Amino acid sequence: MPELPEVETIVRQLRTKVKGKTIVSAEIFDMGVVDPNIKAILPVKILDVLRRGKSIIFYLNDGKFILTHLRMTGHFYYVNILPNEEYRKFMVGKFDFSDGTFLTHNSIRKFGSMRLVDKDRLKQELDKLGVEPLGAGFTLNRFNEILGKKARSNIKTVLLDQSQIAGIGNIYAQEALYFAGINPCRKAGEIQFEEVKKLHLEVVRILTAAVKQKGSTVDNYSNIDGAGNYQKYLVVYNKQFCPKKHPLEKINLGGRGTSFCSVCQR
DNA sequence: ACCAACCCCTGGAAGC
DNA sequence: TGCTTCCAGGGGTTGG
Repeated sequence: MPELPEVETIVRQLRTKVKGKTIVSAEIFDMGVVDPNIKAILPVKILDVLRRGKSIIFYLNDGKFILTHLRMTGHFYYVNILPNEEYRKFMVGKFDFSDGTFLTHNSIRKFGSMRLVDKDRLKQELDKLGVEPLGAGFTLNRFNEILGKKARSNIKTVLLDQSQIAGIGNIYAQEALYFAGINPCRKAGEIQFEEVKKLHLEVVRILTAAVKQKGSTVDNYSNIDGAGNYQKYLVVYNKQFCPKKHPLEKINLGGRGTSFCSVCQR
């Protein structure tokens, strides 16, 4: 499932592949995922591709934007032939460029979205998102303020709250909490300042390292050019034992599976 | 105002 | 073996 490092990787690849290209035609196979209004504005040129949180934003030359979210199973493929039946099966949209290449959006669970929005709507949507964890705004003080504001929620749910911090998903939240030695069930307000410091550091360190490795490939995530490498460094997500060989606990927190080590995380 | 629960969807694993 | 049930999860929505 693409989180910040995976989405950042995809955006960088999209920028090298489709920036400056003109979409001349499109086929939409699932209107629940891909906004059919996109067809009405063609041909349109992609001026740039940017990321905000886990969202991908295509900047178009007509002043509009395609606001995209891949959710868990969304993929982009940039190709010049349609590979096979299995590939077509989950294709929700296909965008043809003037040079004969095309971009497809494939999604097994069809939870994602590509919506055509104007400038005001884009701003309105992006304003709902919290601070970028790899941006200059994510200072220790800012993080501490967020935890104070969400004092009664458990710490893991706060890390996943996109309106507070935009980009952390279930994998990296669990990893950061392990490395910071913090039990995911603890209330945000009860975390001591020294621990907040540690967690802040780990969030930034892990996300930065994961971006460098082009994200993690677990289940069916892949970036445009293939798999990421950060899964090699994951220590609790989907694991049975922590690095110190303690058996991990598996609980449900905020509707999400959560693995943690009751020995290493207090 | 805030938080928990539910829902969308499908494949794969687990259970009977 | 083959069916049914359950689980995975981001975020929007609903209900308490």
